[in-house]
This record gives sequence, C-alpha cells and structure tokens, in this order.
Amino acid sequence: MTRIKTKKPRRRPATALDVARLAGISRSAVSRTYTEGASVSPVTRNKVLAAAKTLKYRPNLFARALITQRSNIVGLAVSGLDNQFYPEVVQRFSEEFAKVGYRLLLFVTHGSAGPDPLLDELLKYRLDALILASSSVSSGLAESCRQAGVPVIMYNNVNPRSDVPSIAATNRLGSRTVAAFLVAGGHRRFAYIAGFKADSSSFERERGFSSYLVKQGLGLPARAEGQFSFDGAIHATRSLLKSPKRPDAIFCANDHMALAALQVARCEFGLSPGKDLSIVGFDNAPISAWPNFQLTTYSQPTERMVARAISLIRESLAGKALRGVHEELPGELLVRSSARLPTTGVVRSPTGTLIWTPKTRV
Amino acid sequence: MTRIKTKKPRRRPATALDVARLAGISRSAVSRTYTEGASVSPVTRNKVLAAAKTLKYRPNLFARALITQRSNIVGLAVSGLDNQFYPEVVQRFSEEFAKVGYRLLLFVTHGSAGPDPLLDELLKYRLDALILASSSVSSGLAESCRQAGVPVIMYNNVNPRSDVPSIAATNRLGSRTVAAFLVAGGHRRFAYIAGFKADSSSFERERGFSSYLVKQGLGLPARAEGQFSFDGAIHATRSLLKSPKRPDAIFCANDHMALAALQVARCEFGLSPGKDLSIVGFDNAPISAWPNFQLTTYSQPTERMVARAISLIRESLAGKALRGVHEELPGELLVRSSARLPTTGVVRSPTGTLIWTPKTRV
DNA sequence: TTGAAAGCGCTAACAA
DNA sequence: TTGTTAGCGCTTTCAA
Repeated sequence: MTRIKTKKPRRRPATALDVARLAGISRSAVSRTYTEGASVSPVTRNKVLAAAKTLKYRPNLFARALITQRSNIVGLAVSGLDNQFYPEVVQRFSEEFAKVGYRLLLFVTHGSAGPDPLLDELLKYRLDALILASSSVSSGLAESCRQAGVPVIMYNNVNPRSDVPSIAATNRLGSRTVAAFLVAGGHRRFAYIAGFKADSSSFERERGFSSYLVKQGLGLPARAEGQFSFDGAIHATRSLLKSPKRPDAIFCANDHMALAALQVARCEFGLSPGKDLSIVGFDNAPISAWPNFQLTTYSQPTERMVARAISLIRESLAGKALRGVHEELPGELLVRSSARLPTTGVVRSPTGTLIWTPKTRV
Repeated sequence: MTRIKTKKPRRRPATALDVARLAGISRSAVSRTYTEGASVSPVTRNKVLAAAKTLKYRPNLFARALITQRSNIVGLAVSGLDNQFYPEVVQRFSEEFAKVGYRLLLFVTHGSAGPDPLLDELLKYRLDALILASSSVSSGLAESCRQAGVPVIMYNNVNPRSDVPSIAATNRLGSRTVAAFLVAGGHRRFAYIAGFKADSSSFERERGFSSYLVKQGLGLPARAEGQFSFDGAIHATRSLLKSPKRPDAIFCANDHMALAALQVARCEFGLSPGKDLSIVGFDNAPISAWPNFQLTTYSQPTERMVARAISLIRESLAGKALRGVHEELPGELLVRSSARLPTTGVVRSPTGTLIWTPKTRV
C-alpha cells in the first residue's frame, strides 16, 4: 500500500495568469483591469471580470507592492491602549486611512527604553509611512526611519530639534489657557501632575501652565509625577491631597491621569470635584464627557489632527519634503463640572458645548 | 537650460544582492543567513552580517511572503474601539502575536450591514490568519475567508452552525451565574439590556439569564435593547427605570452598556447602585474596576482567550483542520459594589479579588 | 557549505 | 488597445 502524503494542500488563490488563461487574454490585460487609469477595452475588461469572478481572483497586494514600491500599509506605533485617549486616535486613523486605500499595521510598544527591537521589525515591512503616536519611542527610531526613506510623522509628540515632522495640539497655549481659567476661577493653590519628564507633551504643558502662573505672580505650582499611568496618577494625587498645603486646583498632563485624580479626590478624600477642588485634564478623551466624570479639559482636535497627519503623509508620498514641519493645532477649553467656573468667559460653542476663552490673550 | 526632473528619488533600501556583492558571496548565502535553520558557515555568516550592517540591509518581508506563502501578518477586525472591552483585546493580541513574530493589520468595521467591502480588502492581503472580533461582521465573510484558505477565527462571537471556529466566554454559564447571584441577593424585579438581537453573545447571555429566572419561577425579565452602544444603553436604562414596575436588578449584555446604566441610575435618577438598585455587566473591561464604577461583572478570561486563539491559529497554520471548533472559556463573577451581595457565596480568589460562586450548580 | 538558476505574482516598458 | 518581456527582492531546489 502506498503512503500518500496528506499534508493539507491549502490550495493557492487564483493568480492573474489563471484568470488570463480562462479569459483567453494576456496577463497584462488582467493587470490593467485592476490598475487605475490603465487602458483596457470594455470587452477585455468584462472578460477579465467574469473570469476573475469564477476563479475568485483578487490581486496579491504583496506582489504588487514589490514592483510598485508601495505597500498601501502604514505603520502605527502606540504606547498602549489603556490611555483612554488613544483608542479613538487609532480608530480615526484606521477609518481615515481606509478611505484613501491604506491599512494600518499596529505596533504596540512596550514603553521601555533600550535598543529598540521595534526598529528592526518596522523596516522589514516596507511601510509606506509610519506614525509614531507613542510617547515612549525614542526619537532615534524616528530618525532612522526617516533616513531609511520611510516618511515618519510624530503624533502628539514633538522633537523640535529633529527633522522628523510632527503634529500636536497647542500644548503651551492650551495649558496657559487652563492656568488663566483656574486663576479666573479664583483658585490660589495650584498643582500639576506630570507624565514623564522626557515626554514633550507633558513638558510643554507644564511649561505653559507654570509660566503663566509665575507671570501672574502666583509662583510655581506643586508638582507630582504620574508617569502617564492610572496608578501613577493615583499616587500622585494622594500625595498632593495629603500635603499640608493642599492644592485647590490640579491640572493633569492628560485626561487619563485626570480621571484617576478625580476618583481619588472623590472616593478616597470625599471631595466634590468642581466644588471643594478643581481638576482639569488635557486631551478630551471620549470618556471624559461621561456623566460620572464631566471632566473640564483642553481638547485635542483629534479629527483635524488625524486628517492633517494623513495629508502630510500623502504629500510626502507624492515626493514633497517634510523636514522640519512641526504643526500645532488649537483645541478648546471644554467647560464641564470638574472645575469651578470663572464668572466670565464661558460661552456656548456652535456645537453646543461650553467652552471658556480668556478675555485677554494668555 | 536643461530642465532636470527633480522627483525625489527615495533611494531604495539595500537588497540581498547588494549585500552579497559587498560581502563577496552569493545572494543565497545572504538569504540563508536570515533563514532559521539554514546551513551557513560562521565565516560567511559574519561576512554577510558585516555587509548588511554597513548597508543597513533588512530582508523585505513582502518579497519573502511571495515565495514562502507566509506574510506573518494577521488581520484583526473589530467593530469599534469605543467599547471599553476591545482596546484591551487588541492590545493583547498585538503583544502576544508580536512574541511569535506576527503583526496585526487592523480593520475597523463600520458596523453596517450590506455586501461587505471589507471582504475584498481582506483577501487582497495574503493574511496568514484573520480574527473576527467584530459583532457586526457577517458570518458570510468568515465563511468566504475560510473557503479562500485563510484560517479564520471568530472571537467573542459564535455561529454554531458554521464551520468557522470560535473562541468565546462561557456566555450561558456566566449569565446563569449572574442570575443566581441576583436571586440569592434577594432581588425580585429583573431586567436585561440586550445588545443586538442578531449578536450571538447578546443572545446567549440573555438566554442564560432568562432561562434561570424562569426555572426559578420568577418569570421573564423586563427587556430593553441598547445596541451595544453607550447612548443606546442610556435610553434603554431610562425607559427601564421610568417604567411603573421599576426593576431592582439590571443585567447588561456587556460592561460598556452597564457603565452607561450605572451613570444613568446615579446621575439622572439619583439612585445608589448596589443599594437602591443592582447593576451587573459582562466582560470585565479594565475600566469597570475603577473606583467610580466598581462594577460587578462576569469576566471574560481575555488573557487565556487570546492565548487560545493564537494557539488555534498556529495549529491551523501548521496544517491542522479547525472546522467546527467552538471553544468556551470560563470566567468569574467578580463581586464589586454595583450590586447588592448575597449573604453567602462570596469568596476571595487567589488573586485577591472577590468572586461569587453558587453553592449549587446553576 | 556554497552558487546558479528558477520562479513566487505582479506591473511596466516597449513593440506591435 | 494588446501581448511580450523583463524584473521587483526574495527563497529554494539542485549540483557542485
């Protein structure tokens, strides 16, 4: 009895050649049918389509990528999806890129330092572009990619001394606005919960906040570090609220930490945010609008930022140089109930939300 | 004056041939250096590595995929990242797959029905496997992929009549447990907030919950549909709480909706969850453990489910047939403070969390 | 262990 | 408009 090898064949998908044979035309005709703007007669075209349908043919994008030097795949590196702000960013990028024919290859970085194993991985895939929305990624990685010819863009993260282009919110302006808002609200003892020292967003936000307070003669705010993590922010808030000179206003480097602060204040210290204590965040993560939080926060214009990032990438793909582009898009100070309101300056925006604008330039 | 075409050259990355030339050996030798288990002498190997380093060479994975018929890319389709349960799932898949050399290509489906444009997209990339963690995806898509030879697995979603394998939590058992828990806690007027009628998870959870209540002679629970959305759940909860026979216990098809219910009860009706009203969810999304929510919920064993899904996919890739595999992994009823406790049955699990187990089989 | 040669599935230049 | 041909960058026989 003969032994028959039964390794599952996983029959291969139909190729362009298969389709060509069945349709009785050349392989090129098949290719042209699937190439935007190529010249095929309707007759041939229909033959191809019919054959393709019976064979369930779909062009192999990897083979195409090999020759066109375009993979239609964009890499997105994020540092972790537990920060309530990022899922929305990922989703937006995914949806907007899908509209223009790109797919997202996801890289979740582990936040650790050291020689980046991500780099090797990233460059093995011939990504059309790379978005670094990860605070923990070394800007060395970004630079390497750029040098390797992959358009890179830093999102919500800036290294102004680098040639790697970036898109961010108006971190400084936003934080000054927050400071002005809190001052106008009559607060006097300020605190800032930072992310990482090295993170540009955290740093810029702190700078805007502190410098405004100093300029107003209110001195530097108290300070604690929450490492951008929920637990970190919990500890930071505790230490702040336990200090003899308890702050009456806490500004957090992002919503994720502000949400933690809110809960510590409420559940551990029995404080009522917006009355006993004001807490303000930065990002406007979707969850911050939930009834239970009603977090006052400076918003990142995610929709526009994502759109802009995609525009830049497409320009870069079209051959335009992007060196040194550092764009900042303005958000708004969304007034909800986690912080005490100033008597003036609160207006209803066209979309119906309450926002605060300073009467004088901050 | 001659016009010089200035289209940016984007110089191509080094190829294996470049490396071979520099190292003074053949292209095959280069390939072997990067192929697990190929035979290369240490001498050649080092030559290759040195040349590769100076040229910054990295194997082109698309070219490799073309010949090996393995892309090392797995597709992950999710219906939306706003459901607090999914970001963790995505992150886990990303991390666990990364450990075994796979990357995730993300597809965010738009929840709509109709002929799926996703299908065409999906099969153009020669994905090594596809995970459907989207409740809104037609099982027709799954079937098509399977027939196209792509290992597909449905995650948190089951079609028992289909050959497409699935991984899910013990939806029925879990829901019966929830029912038993609420009955033991002395509740009498039950309600269920469903997701979609067509969704298997929602359906199974409803079935488990209802059938237990009926069996105990307590009749069918009140019912509302929240479409798995936050706003939908808000409306559902309102209508339930406004009804003349206000329920004293609401079980929601997932945490996402339970979180909405919690807030409606608290902020709109001034009720204190866990005292005036019990609310229980299903999933154990990370956020459910937050101080502000403390949602009692039946957990999905995400870590094990993801690990199992990956195992199955790897088996399938190794040639094993997976037709008709429908695995269910048990979770636990995590007792927090959003629901009134029975007098018995609450125990501390080895990990320190409180869980409830029925004294008799449910 | 090594190199030559073939070919994965596709597109693009060229000629017809 | 169409087919022929070359080749994208790689792996994998096969012989040496």
